[in-house]
Amino acid sequence: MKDTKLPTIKEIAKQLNVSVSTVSRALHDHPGIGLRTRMRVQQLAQQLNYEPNQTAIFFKQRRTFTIGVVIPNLKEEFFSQAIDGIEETASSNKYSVLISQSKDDLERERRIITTLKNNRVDGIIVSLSKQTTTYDHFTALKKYNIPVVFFDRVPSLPDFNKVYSNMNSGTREAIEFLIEKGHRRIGVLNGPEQMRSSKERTETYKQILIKRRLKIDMGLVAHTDLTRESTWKAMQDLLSQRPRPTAIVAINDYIALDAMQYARQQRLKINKDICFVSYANLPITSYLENPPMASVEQYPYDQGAQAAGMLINILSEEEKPTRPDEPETFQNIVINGQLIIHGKR
Amino acid sequence: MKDTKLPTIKEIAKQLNVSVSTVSRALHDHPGIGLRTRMRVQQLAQQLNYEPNQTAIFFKQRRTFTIGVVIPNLKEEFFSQAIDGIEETASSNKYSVLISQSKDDLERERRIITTLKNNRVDGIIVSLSKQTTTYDHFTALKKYNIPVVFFDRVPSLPDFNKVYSNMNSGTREAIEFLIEKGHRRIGVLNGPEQMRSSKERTETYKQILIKRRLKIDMGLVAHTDLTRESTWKAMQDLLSQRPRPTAIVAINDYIALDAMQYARQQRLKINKDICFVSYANLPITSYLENPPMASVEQYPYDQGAQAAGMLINILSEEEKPTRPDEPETFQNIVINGQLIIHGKR
DNA sequence: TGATAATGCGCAACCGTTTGCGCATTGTTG
DNA sequence: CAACAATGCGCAAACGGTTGCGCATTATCA
Repeated sequence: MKDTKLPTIKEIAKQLNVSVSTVSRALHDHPGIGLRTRMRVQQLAQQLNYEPNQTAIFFKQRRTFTIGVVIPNLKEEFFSQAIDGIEETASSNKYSVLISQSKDDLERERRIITTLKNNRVDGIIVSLSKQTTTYDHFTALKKYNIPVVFFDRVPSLPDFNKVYSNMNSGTREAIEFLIEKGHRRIGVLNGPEQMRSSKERTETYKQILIKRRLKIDMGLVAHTDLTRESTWKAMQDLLSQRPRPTAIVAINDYIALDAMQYARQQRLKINKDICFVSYANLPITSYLENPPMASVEQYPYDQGAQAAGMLINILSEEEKPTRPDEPETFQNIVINGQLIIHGKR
Repeated sequence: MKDTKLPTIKEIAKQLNVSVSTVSRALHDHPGIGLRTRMRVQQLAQQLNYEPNQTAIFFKQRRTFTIGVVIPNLKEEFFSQAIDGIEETASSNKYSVLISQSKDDLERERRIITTLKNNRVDGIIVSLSKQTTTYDHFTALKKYNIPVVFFDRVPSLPDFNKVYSNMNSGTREAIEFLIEKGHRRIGVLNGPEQMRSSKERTETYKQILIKRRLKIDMGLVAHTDLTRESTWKAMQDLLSQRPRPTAIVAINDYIALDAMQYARQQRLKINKDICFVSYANLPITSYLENPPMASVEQYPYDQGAQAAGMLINILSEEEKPTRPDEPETFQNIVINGQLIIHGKR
C-alpha cells in the first residue's frame, strides 16, 4: 500500500477556498497573486508540510533535473573518483545522478541508454565500454534531444562532446623522463588496440623515439586486455625481448601493479632492474613501498566534474530561444595529463 | 526546446482508430483485447519506435522503480564497492539507482533525504555520516511509506533495517590469530569513539584479553578521526608505550596503511618489528609487498548487494494485500567479517 | 462620474498512462 | 428463437501540477 496521502496543492486550495492555480502561483511567488492570499497559502503549505510531488512536475515540465551516468564499472578507482566529481557538481546545480555500469558489455550499454532515455533524464555522461566501436545508440539520442558528454573513454569521432586527458603530453613527459634517466630500451604495456588512448600512446611513443633517434622495436609494445592474466602474458613477452627493456610504461596503475607483481616473481627488483611509469596516479600508489617511479595523473575527479559542468551548461543553453538552425557544435575539453614523479620513500 | 515529440499511446490510437485504453491494454497483453487488434497495435508501436514515457508512468503509478543511495563519500573504495553491489542487484531487478554523498555532513544528509523523498524514490539505502547521532530524518520517512535500509554505518537503535558486518567475530579471530603468533602486547588503532563499530571493537578486545588472562592496558587503545594526521598521532602514542606493542589492529586498511607508513618512518620493519591486522581487505592490499598480515574482510560488495536485496524485498512485500495492522518488523543481516590471512609474497 | 487601466484570481486544458465500469456485438445454450 | 453469457472495446476519471487567457472587481485619471 503506497498511500498515506500527502498534502497536495488541491488540498491547500480546498481549505483556503481558492483555486489550485492560485495556490500554485502563490507558492512560486508569482506577481499576479496578492500579498494577502500569497501569505495565507504559503503559511498553510508550511503548516501541512506540503512538498511538491516532483514526479508530477517532471512529467509536466518534460524534464527531470536528472543526469544519467554510464561507466564501465565501479571497481576501478578511476571511475568512482570520476563519479565523485560528477555527483558533486551535479548536486550543487540541483541535479540528481542516476548511475549504471555497462560492465564493458556493449549490449548492456545499449539497454542502459534506452532505459535512461525512457526515464527522461535530461542528459547523459558516458565513459565507453571497451567493446564499443559503433555509436549509433548515442547518435539516436539526438532525436530525443538528450545531450551526451563523453569522458575518459571517448569516441574517436569528432562529432561528440568530450572531456578526456590526452595521452600525448603525458606520454611524452613520461618517456622523456625515462630517457633522461638513461633508459634506452623502453617497453610499452598498452591496452586493447581498439581503444583510442592505446593508439595515441603508441603513436607518441614512436614519435619520440624517432625524434631522439632511438631504435624503434615494436616487440617492445605489448597489449593487454586489462585482465591480470593477459597482463602477465604481455609482460612475459616484454621481458623475453633481448636486450630486456629496463623500463616499462603501463597503461594505468592497476596494470602497472599487476606487471610489477609479475616482475617480482621473475626476481627482478622494482625500480632497480626494471622501472615502471604508469597512468592515473591513484591514491593507492602513495602507499606502496616501491611505487611506480612516476605516474601520469589524469585527474579523474576533474574529468568528472568538467563533464558534468559541460553537460549542465549545454542543458541551460537549450533553455534559451533557439535561433533557427544553428549548426550543432561540439565541445571538447582536454585535460593535460601531468607526470607526477614519486619521491623515494 | 525540449521537443521533437515522441510517439505516444494517443498517436497510435489515432492512427488505428481505436481508443487509448485499447492501445494501453494491447501493449500490456491484457486478455480483454482481441488477438487481431493486439497485433495491429503492437506492430504499429514497433514501427513507430514507441517507448512508454516513464515519467508519466511513475506519476500515475506512484512509484518510480528507483532507489536512492546515501553514502558518506565515493572516495573510499569500501563505498564504491558497496555501490557496485547495490547497482548490480538493483538493475537486475529493474530498479534504477540514484546516488548522493553526505560528505559526512549531517545537514547535507538531511537535505538529500528530503530531495529523495520528493523525487518519490521507492526506497532508500543509507550508510550514515559520521556526524549522525539522531535519526528523526529517517523515521520521518515512515509517514511517506518509504522504507530505509542501512548498511555498514548503521544506527545503534533496534528499530531499523540493517546490514552490517559485526566486529566481534572478526575482531576475535584477528586478535586470537595474533596471540597464537606469540604477540602479547597488542595495540588497537580504533576509529572515532562514537561509532558503533569502534565500541564493539574495544569491547571485544577486552573480552578476549580477559579470557586469555592477558593484562589489559588501555594505553594500547588509541583513537583516530580517520585523517592521516590523527592516525599518525595515535601511532605515536601507541609506539611510545613500554613495552612497545608488537602488533596493531587497525580499524581499516587505509588507516593501517597510514600507520604502516608512520612505522616505516620510525625505522620499524613491517611484519617483523611490528605486525598489522586490519579490516576491509581492500583489493589494494593484494598489491603491497608487505601487506598487513591479515585483514578482516567486510565484503562491501555483498553488504551493498544484501542491502539492495533486502530493500527490494520489502518493496515487493508492500504490494501484497496488507493485513490490518501487522506490527512493523525490522530485518537484520549480519555479515560475519572473516579474517583473511595474507600469504607471504 | 464615467471611461479606462490595473489588480487579483478562476477556468480549463494539458502532460501520457492506467483502469473500473459499462455498452455493443457476437456466440452459446436450452 | 429467446435469453443469456462471453467477448472486445470505448468512456472518462484520475494522478498533481503549470499556465494562457479571460473575467470581475477595484483603483486611477480626466
